[in-house]
Amino acid sequence: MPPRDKDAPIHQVAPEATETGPVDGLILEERLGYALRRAQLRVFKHFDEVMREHDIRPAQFSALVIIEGHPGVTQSSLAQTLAIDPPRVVNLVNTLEARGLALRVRCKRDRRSYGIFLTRAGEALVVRLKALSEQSDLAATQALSETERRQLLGLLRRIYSPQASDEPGSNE
Amino acid sequence: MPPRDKDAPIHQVAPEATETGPVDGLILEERLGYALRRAQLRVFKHFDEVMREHDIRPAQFSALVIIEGHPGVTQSSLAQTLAIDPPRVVNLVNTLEARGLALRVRCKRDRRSYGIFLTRAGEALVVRLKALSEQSDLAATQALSETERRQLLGLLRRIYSPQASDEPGSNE
DNA sequence: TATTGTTATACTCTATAACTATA
DNA sequence: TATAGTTATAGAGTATAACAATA
Repeated sequence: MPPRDKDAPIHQVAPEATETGPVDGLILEERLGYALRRAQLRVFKHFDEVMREHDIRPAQFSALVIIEGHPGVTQSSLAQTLAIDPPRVVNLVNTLEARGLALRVRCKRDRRSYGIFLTRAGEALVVRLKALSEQSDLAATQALSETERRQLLGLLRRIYSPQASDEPGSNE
Repeated sequence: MPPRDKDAPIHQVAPEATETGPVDGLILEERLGYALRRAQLRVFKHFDEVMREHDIRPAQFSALVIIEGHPGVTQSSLAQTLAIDPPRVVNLVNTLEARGLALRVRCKRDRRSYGIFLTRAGEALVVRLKALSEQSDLAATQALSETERRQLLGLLRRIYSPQASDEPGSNE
């Protein structure tokens, strides 16, 4: 396409490279989405490092914890809880089942659905993973005090579930 | 590998589906990574809605704001600032250039690199986008007061740039 | 007819290696 | 040889439509 009139550069500044190293993003750092993404990348990096030896991804960890807390949970229930789509749950459970960590049991009442259970290996692993993930959280938030960490969790929770923000035990 | 002994299900609970609706993830909600991801999804959803009419993605917005604040910034500098890889910057700038929002100017001193500048159209758009993104942030954090919002930004900043957490002008 | 799970597909995001042109 | 940018490619993650079995 031919260049248009509006494509002309702004010559208030000499048309020359001015910055060769990292620059500041002060205006950007006032944006919540930017700050959330950067913080999440940092926390997930720690998580990945800690989970590498077990080859566990964030979604797999979440699924294992949910299944542990709710033995016999159905796939559609998992999908709703993890806020992911049914096809992803299929793949997720396939992986866990192939690795001998979880298994599907046909539901007798409603033979369309399965109950998902942890195997003994899955039970043992999730205990270890929970400890590791706690470690990873602490490592990623070394700069924060325990009070600030809980403050942060509370604020985040009020963003992603605005209506359920007054949970018991969260006023310290 | 052949199925192992540990693959056997745990029969402390009847092997039957138990949960058909969404379940709670209380243990999960204590995890920072989980809370960050859920909050980010929520905030990005608002961002997408607000930016849809301009067809602007988060990374494009960030790039436009950085270029506006640093006319003539190089691509490698952009990559460092946005914490993304050089190949992504190429694609990013290609898109912005194709849409007539930014353009590359060959650097005379070092003819390997470009300075990136906004066009007049880009200048006009970024002003509008900054206002929209502020709107979107407010909509996504209706549950928070202005004080809490700034508190959250401060905590997030201390996670993703732990050493630069004592910036000027952040004590109000 | 509606729902659970599944398959297939595609599109975005992200990371890596290898190339070019300059230095 | 080192660096800035580019190309090609592949792997995740995510979303949608369409299908099978069951209700």
